[in-house]
Amino acid sequence: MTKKISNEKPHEHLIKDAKKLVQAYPKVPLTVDCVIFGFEENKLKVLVIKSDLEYYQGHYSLLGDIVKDNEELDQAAYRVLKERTGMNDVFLDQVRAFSHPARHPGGRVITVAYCSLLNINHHELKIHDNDLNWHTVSTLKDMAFDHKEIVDECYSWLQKMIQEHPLGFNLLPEKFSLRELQNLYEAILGVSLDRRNFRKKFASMDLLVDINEMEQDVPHRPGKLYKFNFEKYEKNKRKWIGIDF
Amino acid sequence: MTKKISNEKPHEHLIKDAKKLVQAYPKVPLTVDCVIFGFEENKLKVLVIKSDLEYYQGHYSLLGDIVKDNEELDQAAYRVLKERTGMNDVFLDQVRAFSHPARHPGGRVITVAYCSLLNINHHELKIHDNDLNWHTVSTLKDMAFDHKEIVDECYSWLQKMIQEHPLGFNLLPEKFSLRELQNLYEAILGVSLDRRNFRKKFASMDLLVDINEMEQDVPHRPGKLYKFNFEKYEKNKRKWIGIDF
DNA sequence: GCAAAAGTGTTGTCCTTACACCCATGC
DNA sequence: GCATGGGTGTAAGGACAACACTTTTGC
Repeated sequence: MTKKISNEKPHEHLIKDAKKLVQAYPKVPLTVDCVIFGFEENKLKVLVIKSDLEYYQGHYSLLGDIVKDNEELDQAAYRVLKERTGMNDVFLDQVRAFSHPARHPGGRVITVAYCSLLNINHHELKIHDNDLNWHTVSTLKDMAFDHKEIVDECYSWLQKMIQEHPLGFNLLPEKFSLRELQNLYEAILGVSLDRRNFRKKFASMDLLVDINEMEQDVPHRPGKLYKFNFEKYEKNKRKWIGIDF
Repeated sequence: MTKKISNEKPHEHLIKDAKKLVQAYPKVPLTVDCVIFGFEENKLKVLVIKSDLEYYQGHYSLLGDIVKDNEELDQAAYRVLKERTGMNDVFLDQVRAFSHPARHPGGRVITVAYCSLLNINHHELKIHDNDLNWHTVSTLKDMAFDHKEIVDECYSWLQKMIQEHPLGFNLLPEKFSLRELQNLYEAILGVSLDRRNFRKKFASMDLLVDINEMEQDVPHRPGKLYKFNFEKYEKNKRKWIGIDF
């Protein structure tokens, strides 16, 4: 756009044929890659699949796909998520584009990374081909392409995000105990938090609904279960300041 | 990537020819657009240029260009910045990609927005063709393409960014008074701040160097001039928590 | 009764906010 | 001397961090 700056008078050679202009543009293959975080066994996990490129045989890669003609990037990311996990209508956010010319062994491919959080137990993986599985984030290595870099960046993004917005709830079951919530924050942020202060913090935010149920089948005193008050959060989103620890 | 999930045994049809695979991918034209913010007359401004598309005759657009073959997105953005302002080695950050299929009248073009802050007086615009000029952000309208949306998003990004990192300094001359600094923050955040508290805040951050000079030619008591301590900031970047008002 | 985690309050410290007066300079 | 902004301190309130004991349940 506005590509050539003339050194003559302005408005003398406006481009009339926008289509022709665009057709002359160089084109690049474009993909989306989804970094889908989950939480299980007190560990942050990410959905990975064995690469189907011989070049990366045995290495894990992210779930990704080509962006189709006339498909929005967001759409493409939602499509990948739906196709691979059966889930729609979840949180999904663009993180950034990765464009290193040599990031794909088959030639230049630019990818846009998307981040998503979901509850592992809420959706069983239907397809296990290519070893699709939840991999602990902290032990990931040797990924295909630049996918490790993408995961790292998305992880940083997630750490920042859950302190500014209560997105962590997307990783938990509908009903959860305060301990589960705290475990989640501790695992993602890599810190340990004072239990009493943690509970006070969330109590004062007034985003938890006490549903008058207790944990079942735990080998210790059961805790109360809560739901997240999505409605209230949506209402006050604009005024939202953040969660500090 | 990892496009097709087979429903047969894994590892049976790994893709051998990565190049062929990529060549079969659909391709899209890709551009970068730079949202270059400046600060002048106590107003936040953005660098715009008249669109050279007849379709958008008279409308302003951002500075943008095609991403060249084998050019990284960051590189492309730096190139645009250099070509249009003569400036290199300034702060520049990717904000996000915009991909609406109808965002360009000539067909599908995906663009990646970059944000940059620079000191208006430090670099005179060398080329004034197509009415290249600094436009007050608050009075922008009727921009070409989806550029208004891009500017809006970058403005939000900037508001957030200058509260987390002392990037505002990039908008000021090397030497500046505390009042100038405060004006900058007030203009960008759209709030008014208590002068004493503002000064205390920055004093406690210890990022300003008193250079023992005073303002000249001001119609009132001159204030002290400061420089920003870039070195110190870079050192402590990792521990950086933020600037809250 | 023992292990394991749930649940609960107080205090000190620090940070943030609100607020008013005198000072230096240009005109 | 008057207008304009520069420069400074303090007190109150709110948020955060540190900290220990009792309760409930499963085994």
